Amino acid sequence: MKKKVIKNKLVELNPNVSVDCVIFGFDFEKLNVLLIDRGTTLGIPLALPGNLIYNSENLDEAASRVLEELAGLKNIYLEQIGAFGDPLRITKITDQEWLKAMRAEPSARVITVAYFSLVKMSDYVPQASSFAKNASWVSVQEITELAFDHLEILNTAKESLKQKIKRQPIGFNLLPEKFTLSQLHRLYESILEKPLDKRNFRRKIQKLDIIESLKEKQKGVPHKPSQLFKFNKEKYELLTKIGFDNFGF
Amino acid sequence: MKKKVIKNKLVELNPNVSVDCVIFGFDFEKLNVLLIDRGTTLGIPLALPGNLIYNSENLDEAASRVLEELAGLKNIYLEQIGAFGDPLRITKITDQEWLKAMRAEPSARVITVAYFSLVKMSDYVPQASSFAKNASWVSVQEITELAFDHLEILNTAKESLKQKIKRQPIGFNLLPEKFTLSQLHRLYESILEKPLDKRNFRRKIQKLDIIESLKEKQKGVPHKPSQLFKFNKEKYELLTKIGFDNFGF
DNA sequence: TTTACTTTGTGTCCTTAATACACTTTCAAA
DNA sequence: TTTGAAAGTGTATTAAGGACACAAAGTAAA
Repeated sequence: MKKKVIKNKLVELNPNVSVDCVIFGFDFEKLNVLLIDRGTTLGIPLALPGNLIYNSENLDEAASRVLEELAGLKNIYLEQIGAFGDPLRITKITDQEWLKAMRAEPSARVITVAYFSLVKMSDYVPQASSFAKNASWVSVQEITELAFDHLEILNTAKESLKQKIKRQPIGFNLLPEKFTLSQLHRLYESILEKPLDKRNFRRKIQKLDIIESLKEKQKGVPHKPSQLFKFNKEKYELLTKIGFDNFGF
Repeated sequence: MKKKVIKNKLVELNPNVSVDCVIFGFDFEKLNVLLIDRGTTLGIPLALPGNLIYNSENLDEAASRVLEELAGLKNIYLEQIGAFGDPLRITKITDQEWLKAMRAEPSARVITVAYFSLVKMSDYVPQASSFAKNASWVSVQEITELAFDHLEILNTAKESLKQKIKRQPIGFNLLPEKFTLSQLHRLYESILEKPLDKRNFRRKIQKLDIIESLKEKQKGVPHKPSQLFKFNKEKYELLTKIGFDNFGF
């Protein structure tokens, strides 16, 4: 079993359990996912960032660590979407070769615990990052193949996000502090993968009473400038305590 | 690593991954969960049925196997609710002792994948079963302590069931073929842990158009006999294809 | 056989939420 | 000054949710 010393503490990798993260980002047009390019040669499918867990950490901690190690992201919205572990999930030859190169026990049966996370895309610009230069944002719609069973995980993550956004305003994690209603509107349409009526959308969001308009407008746009808004965390937390089920989309 | 031969095939237990099942049953009054009594002496907390997985099976198969081995239940509604794996979850002394007695590697870090399942209580009568004589139904409301982190798992399962029943009529798995609207009504109230108006409940259920009234009534009851109904699977599956989100409770 | 008891089964009104839909305003750039 | 492009706004209709009370049908006991 591979051992490693971190901060003067002996920690042990668990060869049977990994975490994988579906990291969503929104570029004001569409949803994107941060993927890892594992190879130099062409045609090797991209992979979700992930790794084996240490025996000393819990699953959420492992996911946070992976987020930080592979993308330099800290304090990010994270949500478990479930465990995946078909013993036959390692069928692609490129995946087997990659495991041989990377893992101490490449043939071990691994089950993976999947998470999705939501980040502001501006927080992670791959080119400028010193971490994982081999990571990049890919439009969700364009993904047709991934390593291992990562496509299945991605699809589960998308579905999970769809359900979750109907009940909690977690979408704000994908937007900068200041945003316009149109951006929020496009975000919801991207996640739910269906058009939403502009006026009805605005009415619903405003009724929730969790955004505040700033005394500030967009500048330099070649059209009517939009009012800027910010998310009101206090009102949201109050709402959450009372309990709300129906976000109504 | 413990090895075992089943059907002429060498299979290997994975010391790091287990499955645990929250098996729900409904006695026409309240929700119950099937729990395992692990000890002869008093005061040892009950546990969810569960066990380590074999490397040759996937997670759903492992859960089905546990259901069959520990309760003799086959072809049961099963749904994964997530992975649990705090390294500190084995803190109770009774749990540590039990592991020493039961496991080849009692101190291994184990993460467990939890499932909930729905069964007709009549399908499993603990006293009459040759399996697991130490299993019994316990009212969900009365459970205040469980082994390991099983209480946390139970609470997650309850929440998961609450959410799920709002979107899909999975409750029918808890009822016999023929049932009355009052029984269905009490089932929903038990799961959602809140009273539902009788007339509004009936209206909603009837509008869904997934139950059919049988030409048969309750007999021998000391009050007005109730109409019996059955679930219409075809209509449900049609509905599911079209996609329905809102079960409206 | 009458009465008491228990649960079933039913309809309406009111309020709230969902949906469909089109034109004017404001800015930058040409 | 004109053009292009997105922002911002209101109403009417339909569907769903929630509150509410009493007669009917059976058994059991007097």
